[in-house]
Amino acid sequence: MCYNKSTIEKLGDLRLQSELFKNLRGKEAFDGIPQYNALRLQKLPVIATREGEIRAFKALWWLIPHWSKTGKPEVTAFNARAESVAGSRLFAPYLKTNRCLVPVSAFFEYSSREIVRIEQSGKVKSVKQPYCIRMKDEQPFMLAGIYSVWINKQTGEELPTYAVITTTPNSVLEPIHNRMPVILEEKNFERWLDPGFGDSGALKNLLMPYPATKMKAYPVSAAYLYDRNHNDRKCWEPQTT
DNA sequence: CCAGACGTTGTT
DNA sequence: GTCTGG
DNA sequence: CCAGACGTTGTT
DNA sequence: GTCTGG
Repeated sequence: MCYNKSTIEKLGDLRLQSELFKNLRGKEAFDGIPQYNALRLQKLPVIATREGEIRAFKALWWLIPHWSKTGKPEVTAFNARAESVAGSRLFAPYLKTNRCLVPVSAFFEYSSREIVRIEQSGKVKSVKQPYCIRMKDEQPFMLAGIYSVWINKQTGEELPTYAVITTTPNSVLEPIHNRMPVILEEKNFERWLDPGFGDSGALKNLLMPYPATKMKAYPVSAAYLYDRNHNDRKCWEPQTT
């Protein structure tokens, strides 16, 4: 989960937990989606409770702490490990009060297995085999995130940023990669979005690998995904060759 | 005390 | 131009 | 993604 | 901002 994921395709895909998202504010955060090849340091829609309301807003995929002097990514904080997040000087305050949902339809992992590509020049280059990971029913799902809001003291502007929590792989991911993002069960969305819920033990129990039985993974074209200009549904297409 | 870190993954 | 680091 | 480096010898 | 290491 360190490089790319796909946002949901359209707002209507957020059928999940209709009660919870019925009065979702900030729907304009979903303008500009889908991003099929969404990378770190892009602004992508997330959902959190702010000022007592569940709302969507765009946030930079790389957590910049509120105390940052520069507002730039100076600490590696696009992912946070579930095993250590609660005790982290950097992340713990956000886990306590600033949890968010990151709506996606797919994410990609690069297998340690290398594939060899022969360039036009005849140069031999080895690259990692990417896999597309989705739900078997192809429905969107929610990654567990924590967010920060950095405020530019000069202009007063807000810069929301976030990190995705990672955990150990389930049996679908295990052959591909040694980490995977935390995917939240629908029944836990409400608790995750409740800023008043501070029981770190109970929160930690939510940060478990998602059931492998609901997920699938298949190889996709490395040549296609590697090109950052490629941003369409073909990113999800199973590799044919 | 003060300076410096605070973090993650695996390299498009 | 292309890769690296944040 | 974007900003910044891209390097070596030899030592303040 | 808050903790750690020197």
